[in-house]
Amino acid sequence: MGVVTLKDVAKVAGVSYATVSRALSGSPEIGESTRKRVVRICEEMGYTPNSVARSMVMKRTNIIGLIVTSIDNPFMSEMTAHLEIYARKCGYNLMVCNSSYDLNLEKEVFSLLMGRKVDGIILIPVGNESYDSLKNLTAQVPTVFIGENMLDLPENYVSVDNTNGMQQATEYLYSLGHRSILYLGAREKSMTHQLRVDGYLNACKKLGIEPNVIRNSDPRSSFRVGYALAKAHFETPFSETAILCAADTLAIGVIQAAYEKGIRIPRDLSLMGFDNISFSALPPIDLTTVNQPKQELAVAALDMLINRIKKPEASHTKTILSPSLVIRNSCRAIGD
Amino acid sequence: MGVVTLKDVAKVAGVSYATVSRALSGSPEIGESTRKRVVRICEEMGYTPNSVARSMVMKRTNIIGLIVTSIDNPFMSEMTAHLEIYARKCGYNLMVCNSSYDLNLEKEVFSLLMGRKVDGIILIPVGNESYDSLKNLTAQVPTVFIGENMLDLPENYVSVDNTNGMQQATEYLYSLGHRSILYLGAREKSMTHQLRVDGYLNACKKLGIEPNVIRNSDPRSSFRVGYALAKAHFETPFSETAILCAADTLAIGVIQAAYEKGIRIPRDLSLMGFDNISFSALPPIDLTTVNQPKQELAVAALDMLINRIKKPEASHTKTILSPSLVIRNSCRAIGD
DNA sequence: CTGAAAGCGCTAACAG
DNA sequence: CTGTTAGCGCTTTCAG
Repeated sequence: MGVVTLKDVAKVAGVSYATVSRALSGSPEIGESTRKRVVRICEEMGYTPNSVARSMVMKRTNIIGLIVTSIDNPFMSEMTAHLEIYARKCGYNLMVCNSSYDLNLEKEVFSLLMGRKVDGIILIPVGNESYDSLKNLTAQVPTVFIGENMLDLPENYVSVDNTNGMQQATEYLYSLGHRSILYLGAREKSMTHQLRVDGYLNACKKLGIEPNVIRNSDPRSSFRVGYALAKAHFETPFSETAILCAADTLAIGVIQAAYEKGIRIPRDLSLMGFDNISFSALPPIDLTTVNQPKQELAVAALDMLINRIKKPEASHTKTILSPSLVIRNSCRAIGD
Repeated sequence: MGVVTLKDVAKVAGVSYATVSRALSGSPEIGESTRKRVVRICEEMGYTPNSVARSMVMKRTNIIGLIVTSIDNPFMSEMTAHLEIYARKCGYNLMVCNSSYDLNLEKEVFSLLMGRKVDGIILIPVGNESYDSLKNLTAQVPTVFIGENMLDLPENYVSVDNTNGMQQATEYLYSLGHRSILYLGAREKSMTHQLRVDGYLNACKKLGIEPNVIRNSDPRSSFRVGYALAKAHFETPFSETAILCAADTLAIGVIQAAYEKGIRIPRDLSLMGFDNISFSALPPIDLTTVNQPKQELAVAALDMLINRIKKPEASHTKTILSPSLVIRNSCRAIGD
């Protein structure tokens, strides 16, 4: 183990260990010659500063806690990749926990991260109940929510404009001639999902078409759920010419159900998703969707968090980025 | 911030702070009545122990560093999910870093994690050069390699039997009547990939068929790479009836290239992968592949690491799990 | 410019 | 059974 400590270095260098500390921290109050000599000796001895000890006295760990519902969900893992890389660039490391779509577990890992004295927490929450569940805790450590809107709540968050995104999606389908569009996967306990449905409903109203929503009582938007919902729907005859899904993962599940039923996409049925996960671009999937700018979300969340770490008393801020249509080949134009 | 410390609690409880510490750590040398009273007061005051301070004195952080090439690769993110959940169950948290397929970065984050005094490191290495690059560091902190075989090297690792897996795959294709099988994606600087190709070559020899290997000079096995290699291959007429890919992600890239070329899978061409990532099960992909038991790998790696943390002087151990064929619908039987 | 010394919050001897 | 005390390795006053 790297048992070389400041003291050891100091002894060898023949200076006090405060001097070594100063040499390494780039303090101005030290002679250039001593600094160089000390730094050289540190290297020779293979000294690496002990972050734990430093954290102890600085009352700052430079660790950011990241809580995601499930790291193996493509949207989450793409976000995590961006977050980790940018965080490191900013001098932070990421401690990652899965909440596994469980409010209690979410709270538990939140506390755990607090006990670890992380400087801040980025949270992709389980759902809108997370706010109530966590509000005593979020008051105690800088926290930024990603994705789940906390619209009128005193929390920091970044997200895309979900309503606008779904509105764009609906209008796009309409522009292709679709008049009967099914919305699939509205999650009950998620403000994000509420806002997405709203976008769909708004557009329907504006365009004068009849809305039709299949809700999702599961806390997650997985392939499996999309598959199950679509399968049930396909059991009986249906008249929709397009399905708009609340998430790409759901849409991919729909593809599966459609495939089994012999329904061809886009020939027999048009399909859209939301998120633009990387798999949606693959030709066998080739899903038209609404893009969430993941890297921008990650950067915005981290900037917001770091800002708040530096000024804990600042008031809450919200950043809403614009989603954009990504047109691929899962939708076709139909005659009137 | 949770500024309540042991001292504060001790003051309120009217005991020394060592007593509070004992009450919480479940020490036997304390009266049941005092313990109860102290614990109650801790709760009332909202005291949470400071892990950093504890780490400082215990010389143990209960943090495990995880270095992956890229967390948004499906294989990695599935592994990470399993690792995080099991680690937490064992009392550890995960600090995750991407090496971004870069040996220097890999070394850099490794040092960084050491400075953080993580108790151990789990590493999905960039390639076989990682061993040399890191050997001075791995000697200083318990480390377990996942995936990349360190066959004759003094390191701890867990992996599947890659050679056997590819042998099974090749034999399966042979059993379907394939006699001209292309192996796609052998990565130069990876022992794992070397072992996989070996499995293919062994099988070819044994079965008396001519091997044919397309190598991959890129450090990663991504969709993009699979697509590019296949596209180049499809440019000119080819006689293979099956392609065996070094990874599922490569195979999915091949699907894309085949699709663009009008080559139907499995009708015109059979295709196999390796890893069994979750996407491979989706009907539009529906890839026959070789399963890596990810959860078992994660558990084995963590058990091995924890074991080594407890007995740092123990000799190196290696665990090799068995891969298994997962038959889906990307391969068809052909006549002789 | 450099050294001495205090102390971050906690655990673990060592006394009582 | 409980209190006292000495650090863990580092940063940071405060003196010199």
